[in-house]
Amino acid sequence: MTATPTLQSATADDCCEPSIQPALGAEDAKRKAMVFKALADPNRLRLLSMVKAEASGESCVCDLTEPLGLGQPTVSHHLKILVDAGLLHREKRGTWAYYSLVPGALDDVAGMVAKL
Amino acid sequence: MTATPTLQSATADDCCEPSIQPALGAEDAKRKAMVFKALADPNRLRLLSMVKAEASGESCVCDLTEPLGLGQPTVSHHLKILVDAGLLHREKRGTWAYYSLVPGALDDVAGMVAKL
DNA sequence: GGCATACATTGATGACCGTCAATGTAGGCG
DNA sequence: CGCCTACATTGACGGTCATCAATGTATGCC
Repeated sequence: MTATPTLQSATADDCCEPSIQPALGAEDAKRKAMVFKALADPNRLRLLSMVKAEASGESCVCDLTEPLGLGQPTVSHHLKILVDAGLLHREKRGTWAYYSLVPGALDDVAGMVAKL
Repeated sequence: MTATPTLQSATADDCCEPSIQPALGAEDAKRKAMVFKALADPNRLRLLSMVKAEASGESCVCDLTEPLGLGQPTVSHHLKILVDAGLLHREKRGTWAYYSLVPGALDDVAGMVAKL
């Protein structure tokens, strides 16, 4: 509920700078820092990695809790942060909640880093 | 002085996985999270951007202080974090300290994100 | 309906972070 | 030598974060 970083929409006001960027506005910086903040925790990185490594492409919370050695509320909290950052997708089926990688989200972040 | 994330050496024990990664160890996650934590601040992102945008490839602290609207000690503090993360290089010439991008560091981080 | 399961939310607590004022250090210059 | 400049370091303060215990919500099953 905090405006959702939108991630893949880039800036939308400047669209095709060739290679040279003038600098980085305060607002752009704030929005991009939000994504990096979501990645700035070891357990969240492991969560992303575990979801990505799953053959089915999705994982439920119960499968993610014990490998991390964290409580269930803490895992739910981290997953929510990753969803809010636009990196994970949440789908509830029955009693379970399945989390999956948002397609292309990691590549978008990678491009964000390289072009800064 | 905190072990220096080393960044560009990848993992050094696995070198050329094609595409599938098993998961992410607790230690790997901690080390990578350290780099993202350095990027998880708007002012540090702007600092990186400003250093990168400089035609000479380097900037001194005095040039970076006022565009950010931050005090000089704060800017020095942020620059130190970026240096410790392996993203910036510091070279002292005379009274001035010149900061420049570590070559390939951002690309390494980008690869880190894409391959997670 | 009643109970068990899977997950989210709340509240509290201890740790960490960003910022600044004050001070320290070191090089340049008269 | 003495002073100024550029930068780093220290200490303190307010805010944010990660974690857990307890509780709430909703679905499935008997």
